[in-house]
Amino acid sequence: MPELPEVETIINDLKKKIVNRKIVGVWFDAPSLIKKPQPKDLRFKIKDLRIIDIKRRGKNILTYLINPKSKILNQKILLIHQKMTGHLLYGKWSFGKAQDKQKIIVKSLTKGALEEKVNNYIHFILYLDNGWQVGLSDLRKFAKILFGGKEEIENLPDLKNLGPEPLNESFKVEKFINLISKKRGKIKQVLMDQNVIVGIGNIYSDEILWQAKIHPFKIAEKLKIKELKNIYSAMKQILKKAVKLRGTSVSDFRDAFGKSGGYAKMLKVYPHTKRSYGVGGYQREGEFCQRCGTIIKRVKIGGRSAHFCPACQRLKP
DNA sequence: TGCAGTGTTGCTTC
DNA sequence: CGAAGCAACACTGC
Repeated sequence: MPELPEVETIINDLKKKIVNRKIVGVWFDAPSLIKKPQPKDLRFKIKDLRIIDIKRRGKNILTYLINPKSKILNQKILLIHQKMTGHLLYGKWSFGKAQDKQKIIVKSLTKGALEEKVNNYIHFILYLDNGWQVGLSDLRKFAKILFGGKEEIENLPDLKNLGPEPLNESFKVEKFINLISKKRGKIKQVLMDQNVIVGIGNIYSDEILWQAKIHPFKIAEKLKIKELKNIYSAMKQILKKAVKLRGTSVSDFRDAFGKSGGYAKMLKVYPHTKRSYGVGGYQREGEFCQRCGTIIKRVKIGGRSAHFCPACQRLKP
């Protein structure tokens, strides 16, 4: 699910709600999501800590915590990676009877109106001292949760090996060219490699390459300076716009309040319409390029689907 | 009905 | 070495 714009949307929403809140309890029913510490220890380690900040690093959500009773500033980090179908929600859940196990979001925030909605995929809940909760919904249970001291978490390869942030002001075109022109892989895979540059996944790599008119199979180190510049500006433009529109909702992406993102209608090659998209067996293939009318192609690359216009994005000149 | 396909990542295999 | 395959898991459309 979430690439940079979606994660950015979630943390911005949550920041307004949970900073300065104290955690009064933790619940989970899928211990395999918790990689650190031992799942059984998480509850007592995290209880009574106060949330002081929430940040994004790549696609990772970092919640900074302190023990308000401790004299020394001993910061902790709760790291959540939502992977494919995970998303954090701010709400209130109550449990159905033991035999049906349904989880219900009691109230939608936006209108203040009561809205009950069953969510069977909440697997982790942080209980806050204002009566609200942060829940992790994750159909496929791929999400990753890590908790530990600030230094400890920051030094894990999960964070330490990450590439630069594409939207940082300091990430100039020269740096981008320097970085990408050394890589020998196919450009789509290079853009999606979090250890090269963070935040870009299957949706935005397709969109960036379409806009830049670059074939996804082109080898990164063989790209001309002009082509790299085009990719760089498409990347900045698309990611910024997607953040502004609160991400892309295909299938089930929602912001922290359960609302859809607005970038889906901007997609040029990645599947998004009812016709081209469903959870199973879907493709943009069969739709037309909005620039030239050619039929969009879908091809396999490293186990993922790449969508592109074979006329606008040529492999050979 | 079974299988291919889905926003991610990391490990194994060749 | 790098690239490809597959696994984690649940679900759906064809």
